[in-house]
Amino acid sequence: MTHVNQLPCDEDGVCMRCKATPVEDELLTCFTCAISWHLACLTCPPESLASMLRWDCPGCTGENNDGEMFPAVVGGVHSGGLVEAIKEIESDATLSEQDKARKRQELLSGKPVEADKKGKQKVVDLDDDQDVLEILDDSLNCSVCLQLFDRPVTTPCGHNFCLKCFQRWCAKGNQSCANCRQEIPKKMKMEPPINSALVTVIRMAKSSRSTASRGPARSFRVVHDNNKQEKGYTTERAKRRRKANGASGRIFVTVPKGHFGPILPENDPQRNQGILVGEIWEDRFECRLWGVHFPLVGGIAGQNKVGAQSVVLSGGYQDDDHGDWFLYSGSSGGRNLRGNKGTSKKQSFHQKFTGLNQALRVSCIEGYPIRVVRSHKAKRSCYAPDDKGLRYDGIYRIEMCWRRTGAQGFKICQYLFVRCDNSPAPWTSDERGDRPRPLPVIKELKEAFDTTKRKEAPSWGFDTADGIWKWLKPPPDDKVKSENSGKRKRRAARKRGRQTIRQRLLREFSCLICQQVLTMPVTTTCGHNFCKTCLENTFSGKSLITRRSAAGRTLRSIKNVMHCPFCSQDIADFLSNIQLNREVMDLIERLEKKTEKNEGGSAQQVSENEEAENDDEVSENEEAENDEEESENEEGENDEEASENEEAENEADFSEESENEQADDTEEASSVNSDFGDEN
DNA sequence: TTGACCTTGAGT
DNA sequence: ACTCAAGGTCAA
Repeated sequence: MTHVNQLPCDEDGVCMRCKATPVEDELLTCFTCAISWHLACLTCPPESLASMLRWDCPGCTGENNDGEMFPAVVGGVHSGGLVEAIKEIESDATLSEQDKARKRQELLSGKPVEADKKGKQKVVDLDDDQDVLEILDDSLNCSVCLQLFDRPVTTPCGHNFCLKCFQRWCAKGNQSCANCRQEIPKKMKMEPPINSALVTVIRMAKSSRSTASRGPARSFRVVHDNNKQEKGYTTERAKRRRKANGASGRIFVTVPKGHFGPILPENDPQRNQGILVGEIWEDRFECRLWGVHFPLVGGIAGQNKVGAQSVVLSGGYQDDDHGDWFLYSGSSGGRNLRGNKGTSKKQSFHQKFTGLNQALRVSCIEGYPIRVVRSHKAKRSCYAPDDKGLRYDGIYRIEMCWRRTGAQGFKICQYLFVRCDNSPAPWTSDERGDRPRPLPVIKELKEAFDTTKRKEAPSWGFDTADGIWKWLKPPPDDKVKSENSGKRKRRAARKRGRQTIRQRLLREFSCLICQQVLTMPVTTTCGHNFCKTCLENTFSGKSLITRRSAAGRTLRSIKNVMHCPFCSQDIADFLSNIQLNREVMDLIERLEKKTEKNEGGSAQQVSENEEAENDDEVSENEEAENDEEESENEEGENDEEASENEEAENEADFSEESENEQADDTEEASSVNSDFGDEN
């Protein structure tokens, strides 16, 4: 096996292996030496959250033992006996956690930790954090495997398990909770939702472990939709609607939506191979899972000001496909999805270079690489996959684009795609990838207008010296977000840095309705946490069932759909028998008790006030004095949350037309918790 | 093979 | 808040 030496990030945060600058979410910090590593570039990334907690880098574990040490990163930690020294500190039973932390700091910084006021405060905070971590260690263990929760799921009876433990338990044919033997609903068994609040809390805990000795808060890779399951899935509702579309599950690769070009091994921590030409996926859901083409329906992925990242050839339009090059038609004016006979499959508008069509034009002008996927549906093309599914065919570049009048008399935008990938195309027996080729002769060009050609050198091109296609100019910024999002992120990071772990943890345990720390927490079957009373109030006066009668006869009652205030899933069954999540409740209690205890002491009075959970106003005011920007941000955040909440509440509104389902078990539905008013 | 019938997510 | 989208499935 060829040994590829693993490398951490340098002082500027640039990964020395892939030369990318990972965002903080993609970094993993070594427990021993506190050096940051690009998660995606690790050959053996930690497998579980629990193992991440105490992750030691290859340098500290001796994995990189080929004698070649890293260049002087963070003072050449790995080159001396520093690692040994740190380990010695860790194993010294006579030292308190506080002393250990101070000694670690001294070792790493090479100078004694200052004993001034500020320094003291820091050490005290550190101690505080350690206590919090001990609480977490006690409270966040799965009762099956006794380890820290890995992808925690919460049963309706309020017990928490690792996803895998839960699934294994169910796979054994168990119908009831491993803790209390209460029956687990079928849906929960089929689609156990991850309790993302718990996930975040655990992630914070593990990040605080490694940052306890180095100051600024760092978090690990946050997959924003990590509360979805690994496999793509379709919501129950969508299934009822003939799998109209549905959700797609989490994304396996670590590329953002705005990522241009091939998906490389470092972006594929699951398999460490990247997306290979010729890979086939069952459907668009799966194609999205692997980050190749994000939209579930649209054929073009892109943004009008940034460019287009990928396209799907699906036979929806009449394309001229020659494998290594093809003509692609722009979007808009195509069929509409409402199933209207008149509009389906017929173009009804002139296409313009706006929206996604403009995105393609930007990619043409800039010479960006575009990922191309062919669907089996493109039956007119002999290059489409024979059987089923969608196939990744590699990187293409748009050499030129134009408009012309299409067959139906409407103007269409057209694009000439030419392949420029380092791997051979699936249909060729060539052993090597593409070489620059002359532009094909296109007869459509005779009637073309608004023709656009690239004037400057392309961003993605062929390097004759290396004999490969590569970025000749730096790729566009990956972050397809508003311009001030970076600013926002930095502000948020600064703010996070000022909060103690306990404060941040408690914040994560906030009710999605009242935004306060959960009191009497309950976790819905969709994995969202609320105060029991908040949830009950939301549905007060709403009846769980509707009694029906016709012509004086009483008919079967209908069970009403009760939407989760956060995600609008039906939680009627859960509401009929709400159970507390006692583990979370205990944890919150312990964290809060600690607050009281600390506030009793004099040294931390001020900082504790600042952190008082239920008292955002106080902290906001304080911040307003010091940092106007910050408080502005705070307000903005709150606004957002508030509006989200409002939205959610609207969804939970029960109108006449709200979906009704036949009650499978009217008896059960009738034995409604009396908290929910009368049944009309 | 085709039409009807839908959800969700992303861009603006 | 609104619109759009090169999808998926069942029934005919």
